[in-house]
Amino acid sequence: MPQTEQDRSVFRVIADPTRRAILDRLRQGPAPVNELASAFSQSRPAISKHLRILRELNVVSEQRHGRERVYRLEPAELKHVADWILPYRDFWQQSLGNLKTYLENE
Amino acid sequence: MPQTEQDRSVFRVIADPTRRAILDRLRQGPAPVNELASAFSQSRPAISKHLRILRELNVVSEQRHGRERVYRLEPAELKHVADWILPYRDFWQQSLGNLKTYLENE
DNA sequence: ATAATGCGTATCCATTCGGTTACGTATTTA
DNA sequence: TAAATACGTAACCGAATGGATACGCATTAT
Repeated sequence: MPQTEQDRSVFRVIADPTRRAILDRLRQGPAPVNELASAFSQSRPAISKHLRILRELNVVSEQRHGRERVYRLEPAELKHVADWILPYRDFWQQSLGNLKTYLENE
Repeated sequence: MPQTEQDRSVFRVIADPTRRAILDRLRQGPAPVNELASAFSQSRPAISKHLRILRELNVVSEQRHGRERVYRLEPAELKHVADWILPYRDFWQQSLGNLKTYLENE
């Protein structure tokens, strides 16, 4: 029981490529654990640990269906990443010579 | 030179809050190391290590001015983050829409 | 010439991370 | 009822992370 829960932000969550791949997969629709795990060479408990981290940061949700647990994308928290990256967008757009076409709003 | 050469992606780089704060500061313009370090309670060598990581991933560049080293934002690599997060944008907009619909039907 | 400044590097350390295997528990199937 | 399935958790491990202190090396100031 690791109750030394640190300030694990959503930035920390998406730092791991396996977790990003899980999220990418869930973008196509909910999936049970075995289906998610079958896409990786890691063990299933390793995927369970990743799913726990994703769950604890509310990036995914879990719904029990019999003995399966179906995971679903909950991307609201990812908005913090988009909000953070947004101001930098102007920098590389400026280098391309674009006008500041602001389509994004809060 | 002990190179801890892993697949350190830009996602890994922005996982640390200190590094994100450094980048946020550099968005206002280039700055020497001491000015960057003065904003944090950490030691200056700690900031130097963060700057090295940012440098090695080409998120910042260094220019020597006498005995100062001026760091500048090079945000091109950050575009990978924006590209990754972009498809999720539709999802949280849809989620908010679903919530609104749900509330209206109650 | 000597001291002070600016900054990187080396080394060390505690903690966290991401993986494994072993095992427990609930649910479905035979 | 017994076995198989789906999944989480516990315990453990090596490696990476992020911090500190000590030190070295240019460059500037005195």
